Amino acid sequence: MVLAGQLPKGYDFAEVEERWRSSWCDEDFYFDSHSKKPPFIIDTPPPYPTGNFHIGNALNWCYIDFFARFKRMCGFNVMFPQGWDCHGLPTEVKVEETNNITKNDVSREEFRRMCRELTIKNIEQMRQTLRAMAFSVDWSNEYITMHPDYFKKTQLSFLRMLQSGYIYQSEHPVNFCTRCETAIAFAEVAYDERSTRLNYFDFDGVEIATTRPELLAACVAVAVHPDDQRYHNLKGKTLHVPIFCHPVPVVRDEAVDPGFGSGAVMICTFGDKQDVHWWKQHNLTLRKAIDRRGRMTALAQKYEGMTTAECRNAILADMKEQKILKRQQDLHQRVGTCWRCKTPIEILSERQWFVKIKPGEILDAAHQIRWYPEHMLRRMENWVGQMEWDWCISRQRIFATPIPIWFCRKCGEMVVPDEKDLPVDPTVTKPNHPCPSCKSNEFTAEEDVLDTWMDSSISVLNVTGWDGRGVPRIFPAQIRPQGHDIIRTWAFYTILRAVALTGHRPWDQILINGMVLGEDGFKMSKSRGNIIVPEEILSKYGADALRQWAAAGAATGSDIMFNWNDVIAASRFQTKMWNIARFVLLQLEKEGCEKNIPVTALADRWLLTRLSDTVVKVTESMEQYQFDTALKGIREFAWDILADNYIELVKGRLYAKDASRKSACLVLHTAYDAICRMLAPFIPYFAEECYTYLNSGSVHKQPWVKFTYDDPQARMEGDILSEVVAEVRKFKHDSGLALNAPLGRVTIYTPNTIQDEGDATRALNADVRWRTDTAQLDRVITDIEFDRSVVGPTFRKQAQAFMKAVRALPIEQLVTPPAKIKLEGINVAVPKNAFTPRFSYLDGGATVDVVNVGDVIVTIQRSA
RNA sequence: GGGCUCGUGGUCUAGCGGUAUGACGUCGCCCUUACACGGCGGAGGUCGCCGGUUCGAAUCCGGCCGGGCCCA
Repeated sequence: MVLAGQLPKGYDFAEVEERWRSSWCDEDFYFDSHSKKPPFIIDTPPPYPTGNFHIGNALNWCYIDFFARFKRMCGFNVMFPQGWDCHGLPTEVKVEETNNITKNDVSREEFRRMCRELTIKNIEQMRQTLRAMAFSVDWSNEYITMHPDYFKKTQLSFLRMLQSGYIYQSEHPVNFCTRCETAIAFAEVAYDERSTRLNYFDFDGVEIATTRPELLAACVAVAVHPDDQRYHNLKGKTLHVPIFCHPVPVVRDEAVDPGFGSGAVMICTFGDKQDVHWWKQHNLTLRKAIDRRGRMTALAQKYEGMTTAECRNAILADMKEQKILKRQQDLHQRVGTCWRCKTPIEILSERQWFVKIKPGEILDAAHQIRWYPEHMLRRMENWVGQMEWDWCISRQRIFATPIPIWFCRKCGEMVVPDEKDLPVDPTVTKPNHPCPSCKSNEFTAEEDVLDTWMDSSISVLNVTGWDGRGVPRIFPAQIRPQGHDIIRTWAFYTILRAVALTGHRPWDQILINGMVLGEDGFKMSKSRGNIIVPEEILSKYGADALRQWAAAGAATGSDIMFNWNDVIAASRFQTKMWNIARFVLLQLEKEGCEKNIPVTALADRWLLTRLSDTVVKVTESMEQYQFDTALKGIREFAWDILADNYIELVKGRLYAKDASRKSACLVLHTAYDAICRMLAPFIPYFAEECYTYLNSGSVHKQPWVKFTYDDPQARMEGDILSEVVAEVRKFKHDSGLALNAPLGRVTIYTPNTIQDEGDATRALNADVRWRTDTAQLDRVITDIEFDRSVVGPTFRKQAQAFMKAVRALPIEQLVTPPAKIKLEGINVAVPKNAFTPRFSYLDGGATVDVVNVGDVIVTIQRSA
């Protein structure tokens, strides 16, 4: 046991954090599947293993850790799993870059091995940061989506949804990234501002405006608005596409904007989503002019093999030369791009695999989930409400979960593996039975792989132990914590999959965190140079300071600007709290602390009421995930109430050998213990360090504070005591006296009989007398304070008139209010506590100063 | 263009029907046996603008201006 006097003067976060990190055990945070405690399962977002755990992740994980630790202390059996969402393009690209190869230079299996290796390396780096930040992760429930034991569940979920009709394959227009050479889902389309040109030319004398002349070969119709007078005569006609000369019909559609361009648009397969719409609506033919690599097809005749950009330039040049192009106009537009590589997407018609979207059942489940903050549910509703196409889940990539399907070469039948054989890679193994339809043994493997969201959208099923047989015992999870940027993706897909596979909502609650903005208020980005990495904060101020920033930097759910000031303020709070700890421990050490004595002194009872209030407030805030309110409440209690008011008030008693010293010691012990427990979820290292000097055992194994103390009289009289002492200190300050200078005689006039055990006397270094009689002083009324929450509801429209009438009353009636007052000629009752006169006092003798503290009058006679 | 969200002292931030919270910065005083990484105090705001509802609006409603996010 270290003696308090030997504690280091300053708090050395680096030493403390390192020491505890190396002594805590992972086992302490394991979920106990045999426990009788109520479960609290967290569906932690599995990050993409980039190798860097960024500050946005840090904010998200801080929230998770705050409530994970809180719930454990409240007696829940908490599961805080950690997953890694491994598959995907960025890793493939990184592997190609670092090895200076393309995916086609090595075998599929070799390429996958390289990706797995890189991923494992990155995961290990990110684990280090997670541990440094003291996140109480359950490492026994870690999952890695690229591992066979995980992706076999992805494949199982695929087969189940195939059986139940949720998954189908068909040829349908899809968003396609020609750089990545793969289909992508709508959720993966980002939008970029670009400037382009609108080109005007004629189709048989009808002027058309388009931004994409390279799609001329894919033109299948011309559309005009049915009410457009200019094109009335075109009804039922056929026009010829310039350069390519193939005939296309004219269709009439309300969706055409007559004010845009020439009011006539060409429909191509496919320029944009609207084209798909029209193509379906009017039953048009399909002309594929662009291939998967973004090159022009044979349909483009002499332009075949060109990229779309080359083709556009070539066609425009030819049009100029042949005097087809009439004019060009600059245009700003937003183009859909691949969210991974920013390449503009093409819409291509492809045979792909799809998941059916049933908006109704997704919305039902979304409404059964409690959203924090509530308004984030609207984002889900909006997204679901405007879904038009099904979710394309097949990808033409390598590093991903294989689609477990073969096709019979003889009869074309789709062949699925037995569930017991999962996981399978159909390109490596064959089905272990012949084709069920024609008994052939010749198969073609499905080479497409699954979208990464197919892996990550079953995270909740994985952690709750789904095995394809019904609903897991601990399903649904209690909470999903995540950022608002992925509501339309991860949250959406997870709800869809949970409903499709179990028929239930995936979680009881969802907690949305905001985005972290740079110090300049903008989204952090390399180009802006405003990126702050967690490691920088960790090395300068430690994990606990960073965690406090996450808690108190903004209200839960709102975007949060990174701010060094908040980190510095957090670290100062730790210094302050450390000094409070040293002081308390020093006092407790002197004569020990007796736990079973009555707390009698007014200041002591007062502090316990304030502690009790704080516990209620902090507990409620934690339950509502309002971490800022909770942490601020603890800080305010520790710093303002305990240190600046209470300790200053009882210092004298603690230094003396007063009989009530023990009462103060017990109160200090109680408050210190409670503060450590309340701080434990927020700043685990600091709380643990402080707690071990007070009690044996880890603070993280203690129950949450349940302390209650009700004593309205102590609260009221203690408020008077602390306020009077504060006001007289201010008086000393204003009079140029040192705060501990002797003051002479202080007389306090208050109707309450206050026994303060001499605390005020010692705190003020004055001869303090409490009196219940009225001060014999000349007084004048300087103001009348109205309680508008009394006056307003009572008088409504007459409130102003009432206040005017009161101001006109003579002094004695202001002191003792009359029962009735005349308003507009009518006598009305004067409500209780409607107003209070504010006095100022004229000192009778030159030696007396007067201080007002609410209704309490304090006279000060400087030399006793 | 639509939906959601925000606009509070120099900066950031809480509050979201009863007259504005805290932090940082700034200025003054104080080295009082836990802490000068501290204490005490001061200055600084017509709570984006304009209307409305109300006895009373930063807070509710409508419009406008400006930022952010998501989406056409």
